[in-house]
Amino acid sequence: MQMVGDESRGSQLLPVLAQLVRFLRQLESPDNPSSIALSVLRRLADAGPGRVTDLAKLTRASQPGMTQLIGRMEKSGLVQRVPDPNDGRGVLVGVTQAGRDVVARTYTHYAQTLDRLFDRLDPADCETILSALPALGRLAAAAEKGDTISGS
Amino acid sequence: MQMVGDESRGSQLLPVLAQLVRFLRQLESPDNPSSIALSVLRRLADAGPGRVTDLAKLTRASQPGMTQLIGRMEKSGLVQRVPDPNDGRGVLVGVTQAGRDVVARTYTHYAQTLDRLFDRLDPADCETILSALPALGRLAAAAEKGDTISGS
DNA sequence: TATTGTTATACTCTATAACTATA
DNA sequence: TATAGTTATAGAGTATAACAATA
Repeated sequence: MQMVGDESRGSQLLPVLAQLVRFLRQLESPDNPSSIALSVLRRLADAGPGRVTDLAKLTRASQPGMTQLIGRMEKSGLVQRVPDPNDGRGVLVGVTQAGRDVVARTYTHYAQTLDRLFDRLDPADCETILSALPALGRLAAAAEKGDTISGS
Repeated sequence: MQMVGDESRGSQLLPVLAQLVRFLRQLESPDNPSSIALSVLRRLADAGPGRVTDLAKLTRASQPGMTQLIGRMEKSGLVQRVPDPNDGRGVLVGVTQAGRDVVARTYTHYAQTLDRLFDRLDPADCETILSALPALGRLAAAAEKGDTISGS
């Protein structure tokens, strides 16, 4: 079970995943937020205001990069910066209603697009995919946690 | 079966897919080629030399964008430009051995990373995912073909 | 001294518009 | 005139290094 050639599990999953990634990437177009921006907005909407450093860590972006992203998003009215009352050095970034709207709208758009794909698929395939989702979810969770990259 | 809320198939697939996308995106780091560059190299390696316009269409990039990508890749020695003997306006872009090496190396790296994920997963989940791959592949193929975006 | 956040600067990638050369 | 490709220019996004303010 140590093979790495064309038979390994990773080799089998890779092309499928790559194709899906390419598809999702297309959706990140004009006025849609970037995937990192969306991650940040969702985090803020779900867990409340957060610090720049935490948001940077969450998305594996650099701290200056996060500052700039927050700056752009603030200019667009998606988030707001408020001084942290407990720590004079920090700021708390919070999502605005406009930001929440963007998350909802984007999420709906993506989901609908995927729905349309399912509509065109063999019902048996749909069934197979849906029943594999929990397992795929755990694979994805392992990917997010494990840090296979820096952990080498 | 027309729901779009939190129950629709797309809504269920989306978060899992998003997480996997984020994971794969991390892999696209320092010296690794971008996903578009990789697509181009694979296409050239698989189907032989191609025109700039065709490569742009394939990857849904703009023509100037493809010109620039080809330029960067040519500078790096991954591809070569040759005038099209049949059409004085066109050029044929071909992959070099170095380009083929990059594809192989990148592919192996990604596959190994996925393999490591599988190693950490419950065997039953592995089994489930692998048996769902054909269906997922057809979903991905539908995504690539259908053009749900411009087709709206 | 360490930490939080920002500014300065530079580089990659991509896009639209305008241009050149061939068909 | 239409098409293939390039150049010009601009903008988003990201990174590292240097800095300011607070702890």
